[in-house]
Order: sequence, then structure tokens, then C-alpha cells
Amino acid sequence: MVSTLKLATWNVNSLSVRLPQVLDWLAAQSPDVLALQETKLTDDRFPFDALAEAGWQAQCFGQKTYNGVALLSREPARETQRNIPGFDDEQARVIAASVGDLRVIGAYFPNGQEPGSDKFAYKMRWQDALREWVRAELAVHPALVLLGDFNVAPEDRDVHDPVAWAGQIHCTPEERAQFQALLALGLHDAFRLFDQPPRSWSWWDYRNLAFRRNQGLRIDHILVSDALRARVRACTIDKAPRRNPRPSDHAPVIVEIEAG
DNA sequence: ATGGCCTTGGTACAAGGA
Repeated sequence: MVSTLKLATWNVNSLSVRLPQVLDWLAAQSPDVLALQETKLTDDRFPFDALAEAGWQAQCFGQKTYNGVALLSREPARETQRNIPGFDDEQARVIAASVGDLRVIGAYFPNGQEPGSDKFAYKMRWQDALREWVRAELAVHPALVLLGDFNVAPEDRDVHDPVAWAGQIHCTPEERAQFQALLALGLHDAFRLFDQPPRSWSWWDYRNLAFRRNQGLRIDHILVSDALRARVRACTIDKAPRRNPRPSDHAPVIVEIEAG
């Protein structure tokens, strides 16, 4: 029997609010690794105990009110790295660790707010730094997964209404070029390694009945390195948690990788 | 319609998200 590793990413929009849903989802899906974004918790408030009781190890890197990332895993994580080395950042957006034979980088990319804004410039600068660090990580760890909330819809087919969104945040040429520059390091969008249903999104606005109308964006991604590409068996978006009462606005994305 | 929802902080509403 060939065993597979299951990794997932989920922007939970407050781990305090979503903890019961995260525990339910972990029990149902039993992933090997779950990368969380927007935990919105300082590390002293991280729910280690509830997760440990359910059998999950946790590495966290949080801050008050905004951002915050974590890696949950069945097996202990090694060589944990918080944020991008050499890039001075007050915002908690990256947590990386080794699990099994994989290097796993969980990331919450800046939103960017509006093209031309200071926040957009930060989004670009942050991605320049991330890319150079990932390049170095790939040289040391060829079996690498970069997953998280990338805050970019890579192509028009990742947008429910490409005309309305043209040039808007998440859809600008600059953001899409950044995504392509990541792929150019030798990474692959795991979701697009497979035939997928049309109109597949990972985020739906809370407003306008957007989920019911399936009006969303695919902005949460899992990139796998060249060395892993042939081992990827599936990549899916799990819409079920978006149907929960009080859901996150994002759905989890899951990848299955043949064990090395 | 520069909207509509959700979360935090904090206790009214502003900021941020996408």
C-alpha cells in the first residue's frame, strides 16, 4: 500500500471564533499538516491544549488583532522559522517547518488594499523578499510546499467576474506577475495539475449572498516544488466549511502527496 | 450606491479584510 500525505491550508478569519470548526474539520479530514492564516491571536492565547487533546502539534506565530499564522501537524515539526529571514516585518505572516521529508512554508500574503497604495507597495516588497528566501529554501530543501492565502487570483478563470475585477486588487498584472515569478522558481500550482470544475473558488465575500451565488475568487493556493510534482495525487477545495453557520470567508485547500 | 458582511477592540464606531 502506498501511503499519502495530506496537507491543507485554511484562512480561518479568527482562530478564536473558528476553533470548533477547525477541530471538527481536523477530525473529519485528518490531514498531516494544516496551515492556518488570520489566527488573530497572540501566542499566549493560542489554543494549544484543545489541539493537543485532539492529537495535534502546533507551531504558531501570532499577533494581536491582525494576521497570525500556524502550522498544525500530527508529527512533530522541526526547524521552525517565523517570518522571512532578513526581512524586517512587524506583521506575523509566515511560519515554516520541516515535517517528514517535506519543507512546509505557510504564508499569509499581504492584502494590498488598493493598487498604488502604501499597502500595495508593501505587498510587492514582501513578495520580493519571500521569493528570494524561497529560492534559497528550495536549494536546501528540494521537497518543498508553499501554501497559504496568496491574495492573488492568478488567472481570469480564477475570478467569478473577470471584467468587474479587471485591474482590481488580487487581479492586477503586478500581483499576477509575482505569482508567475514564484512558479518560475520551480514551483507548480497543485490545483492546476488536475482537471477541475469550472468556477472553483477558495474565497467568497460575506456580502451579497456571494457563496450562495458562487461568486468568488481562487486566492488560496498550494505550490509544490519540481521534486514533488510527480508525487502529487490530488488537489481540491473543500467547500463544506463555508456552509457552516458563522463560517470563515475562505474554504480549505487540500493536497495529497505520495509519501517519499 | 464610495453600500451590502464579519472580526477586533472596546462599548461607538473605525480599520481591515478581499
